[in-house]
Amino acid sequence: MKFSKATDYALHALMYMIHRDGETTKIPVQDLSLALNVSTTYLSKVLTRIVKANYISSTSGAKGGYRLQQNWENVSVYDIVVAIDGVQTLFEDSFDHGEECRIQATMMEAQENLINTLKNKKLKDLTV
Amino acid sequence: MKFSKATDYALHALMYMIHRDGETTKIPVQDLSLALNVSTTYLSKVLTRIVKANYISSTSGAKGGYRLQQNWENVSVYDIVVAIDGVQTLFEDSFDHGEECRIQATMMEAQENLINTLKNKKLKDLTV
DNA sequence: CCAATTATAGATATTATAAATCTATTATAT
DNA sequence: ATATAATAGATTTATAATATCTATAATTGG
Ligand code: SF4
Ligand code: SF4
Repeated sequence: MKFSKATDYALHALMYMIHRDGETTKIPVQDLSLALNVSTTYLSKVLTRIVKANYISSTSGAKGGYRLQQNWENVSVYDIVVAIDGVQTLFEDSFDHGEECRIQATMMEAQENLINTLKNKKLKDLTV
Repeated sequence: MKFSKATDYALHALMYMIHRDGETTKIPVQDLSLALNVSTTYLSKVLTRIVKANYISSTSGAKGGYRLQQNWENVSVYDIVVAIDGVQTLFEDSFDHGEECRIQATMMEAQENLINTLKNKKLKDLTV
C-alpha cells in the first residue's frame, strides 16, 4: 500500500522541468539527476516510461534531453502513476467468490476514490 | 500500492466467524485454516494481531479457539488493515520540502479519501 | 497429575518485487 | 569524427511479504 519511489522521482522530475522552462527547453537527465540526487541511469530508465506514455519527449545526442509536451498541463498525477507502475489493483482477492461480494466491493470502492482523487489532480494543479 | 494478503486472510477469517456463529462459539484456527486454505501457523500469526488489537479474543487449550468480541459490528475494515499492517503511508516523500508542497498534499488527500472509505465500512456492512 | 488440544513466540527460510547499477548500443549536434 | 545524450538488456542489491518450523505456554477433561 505504497507508491513506488520511481513514481516519486518521476513526479519530481516533472515538477523540476515545469519550473525550469516550461515546454521550451530540453533538459538532460544529468541536470535532473543532480537536482533530485538520483543516479542518471536509473532516473533515465524511469523517465523513459514517461516518454513512452507520451507525456514528455526525448532527443538523443548532444544538446538533447527531455522536454515537456504541449499537453503537459492536462496530465494527471494518476497518469504518471500508471505510466510508471502500470494499472495497479489495491486488493488482490485470494479467493474470489464473485461480483456480489462485499469485501471485494469495499476494496474496489476505496480504490476508485483513491484513483479519482489522483485523476482530478493535473500537473498544473501542483504548481499553484 | 497493494493491501497485504494477511489483511485479506484476516478479513475473510472474520467473515467466516461472523457467518458461523456470531460471537457465541470459539473457533479453532484449524477450522478457519481449512475454510480459507491457508496454513494454520500463518493464519494463527495473523489472527494474533487481531487479538492484540482486541477485536477478537482467544483461548488456548482444548476447546479453545478464536471468538468475536461483543463490539465486532462496529469494527471497520480500516481497523483491520491497521491491526495487520500498521498505519501505512501511501506516499514516502524521498525529499520532503515541507508542508506546503503540492505533491505531498495531493498524495495525502488521496490517502485520506482511501482511509475514510475504509473507516466508514464496518464489518457489519460486509455481511449485508 | 497426565494427555490431548490449542494459541503464541521467535527464529528462520522462501519468494517476490522494487531499486539500482553496469555495459553496450543508438542517435544527434558540431 | 568526436563528444554528448537517451535507450535497452542484463544483472545485482536491497527490502519486504509470505510462509514454515520449533519450542513453549495455557486449558480442558479424565
Ligand atoms: S468473500 Fe469476497 S473477497 Fe472473499 S473470496 Fe469471496 S469474493 Fe473474494
Ligand atoms: S516537492 Fe514536495 S513532494 Fe517533492 S520533495 Fe519537496 S516537499 Fe516533497
